[in-house]
Amino acid sequence: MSVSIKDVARHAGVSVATVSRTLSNGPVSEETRRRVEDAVQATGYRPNLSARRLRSQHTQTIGLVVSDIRNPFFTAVSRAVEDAAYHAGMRVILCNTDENPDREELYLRLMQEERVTGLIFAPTRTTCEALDRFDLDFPVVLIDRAGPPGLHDAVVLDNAGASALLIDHLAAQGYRKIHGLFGNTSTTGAERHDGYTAAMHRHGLQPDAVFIAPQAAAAEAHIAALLTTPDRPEAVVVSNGQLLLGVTRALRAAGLSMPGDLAVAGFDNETWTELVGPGLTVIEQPVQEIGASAMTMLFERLERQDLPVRKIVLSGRCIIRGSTATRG
Amino acid sequence: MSVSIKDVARHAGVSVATVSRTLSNGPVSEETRRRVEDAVQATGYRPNLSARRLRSQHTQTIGLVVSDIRNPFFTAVSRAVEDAAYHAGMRVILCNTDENPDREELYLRLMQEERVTGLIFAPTRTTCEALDRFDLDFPVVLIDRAGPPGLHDAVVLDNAGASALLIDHLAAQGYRKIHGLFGNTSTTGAERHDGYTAAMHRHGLQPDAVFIAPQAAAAEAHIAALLTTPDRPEAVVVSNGQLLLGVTRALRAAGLSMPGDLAVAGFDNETWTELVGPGLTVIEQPVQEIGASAMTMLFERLERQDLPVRKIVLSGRCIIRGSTATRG
DNA sequence: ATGACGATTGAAAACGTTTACACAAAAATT
DNA sequence: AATTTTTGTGTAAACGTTTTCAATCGTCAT
Repeated sequence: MSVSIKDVARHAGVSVATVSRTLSNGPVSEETRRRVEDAVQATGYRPNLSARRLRSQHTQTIGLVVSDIRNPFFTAVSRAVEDAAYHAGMRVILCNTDENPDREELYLRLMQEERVTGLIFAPTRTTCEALDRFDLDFPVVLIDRAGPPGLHDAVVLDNAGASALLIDHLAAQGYRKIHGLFGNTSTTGAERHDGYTAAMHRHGLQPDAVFIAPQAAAAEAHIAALLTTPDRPEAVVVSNGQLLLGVTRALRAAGLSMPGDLAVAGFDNETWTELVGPGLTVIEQPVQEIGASAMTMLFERLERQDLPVRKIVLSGRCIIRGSTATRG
Repeated sequence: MSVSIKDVARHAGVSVATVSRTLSNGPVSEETRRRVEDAVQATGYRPNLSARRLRSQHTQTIGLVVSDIRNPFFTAVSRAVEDAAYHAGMRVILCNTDENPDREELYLRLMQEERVTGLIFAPTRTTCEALDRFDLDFPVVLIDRAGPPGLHDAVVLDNAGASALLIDHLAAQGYRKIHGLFGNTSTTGAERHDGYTAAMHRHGLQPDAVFIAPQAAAAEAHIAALLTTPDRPEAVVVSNGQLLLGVTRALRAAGLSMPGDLAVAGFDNETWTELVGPGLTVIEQPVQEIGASAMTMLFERLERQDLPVRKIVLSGRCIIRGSTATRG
């Protein structure tokens, strides 16, 4: 079987306590420290983290529950979270919920069983509202989607503001009929929709938006249909990368071009948005910072349970590209 | 503090052993089973996985060590691995090495301390060769990059074969001067290079390849320089998605088009490859299957330690798009 | 009635750590 | 020199489970 701290102790001729102390930089004489370190080398000892966690009651583990790691937004956030975690000597347990409340519940329970130190969570609307039902005994930081205010720490984008940036830009470029396409499963879509509506009104324009499933295929079908209508919009704004993908595909399939046939702008500065057609005008989310802030927020909460509930709102950056060039 | 099995036992008026048996579907009377289940409900008990793992000596944990989760290839593979793992009641520990051997070593040690049940690993060339130095006491399945044959189970792409598909296609389209660009950190790049060279020879063509760091910027710089040389190649083949990205950027920056100025083909069917210019001809890797196979392979190995070492070689699919249209 | 047997149960010993406590020896203070 | 303090160490008790072992209680065949 695996070599334990006892074997090291025997090999070094000291007690297990001394070995433990040596490993945790406790008070030991220079002499024994060397003896123990030699013994560790000789035996190839590796501490057993399960035992350590059990005894110390510190799991040094943080949970990360997102909808789908394949979504580039969450990929980037995860990477930031993991970097911060490993840097702080913690592990990460990652779970994909696919926006399915049942799986969210399942994984929340798992987090309890793992006795995670803290949780970073991007919940669906459903679970978000019922989050206190679970009375979790570790702090939670919500990302991307915030729940009812004042209940949990959160790091989110200024969604309404970002939408406004896009509308302002489109309006300045001379577009009037701007269609909106928003995801219907998260609070994010709703907020971006609200920002869109407000900005449209501010410019004296008539909002015209729909909510659809946040998948490329849905957007593609929707846009394909839209393009055949008598008075098609001049521009379209969409609320995430998947929808943006659908729109791009629809235009391509129809052999139409941006911005001539339809101007396009949306959320998520994915790799490809700079490469397709004249380049897509998008909101770049500070993905790395979202992950990092969530972690520091979590750590601060762990240090001081009594901190007031905070919500960090980060701004998106509008990257202007050819897909919204002046209507000509 | 957290509620333990003792509390449940007290609440149900039975011994802890009985509670444990109830939870693991052991032999208990219908009567006590109900009593225990009620007690679990009432107390809100959740088993402590650290304790369970320590006592049972089964961590139900698999390690997944890849270079960077942000690489879409690994994102997809990870998702497949995680699905399989959670389906089998196991959790996953994910680590990003950034192709850095020091971090690989660090994480391999971590895996030992976690006492993982098994490991799925995409190693750099360096670590790959020195893998037995670590004498890990759990089975390892290599993915993407195979080590020296016969030492570890592995799931890889038929890299040489896939390269050949690309060259055959380009040759058939009339291209003669086909430049090759390959990543220099993994065995994958080397294998794809070998396939390229062999295929070129088979067609009576002169190979002309270089190895570079597998980052977009490197490829972009290289291609930018290449484009100014007196006799520039007619086509270029590159060994992964990052390089493909660099090539695309370089052409775009120079205002050149595919395939007119340069035909392009490469590995990894990332989202954007269908959308840029006339579409990029690429090798699609069976990403989902790579992850899934790795897991079943690992499970089979766990059941039978004495199984012969196996290497699953999957074929890539060549997706032909406009970037390699007939030279004309 | 007797013994054997199956079904349930509890007591207690692990699993590999950390840590409270006690204690000796050495060093520092009076 | 007598005391206090510091320093280093070992013993043993946790942490929350699972699992071995033995014990109890019916039931059933003899």
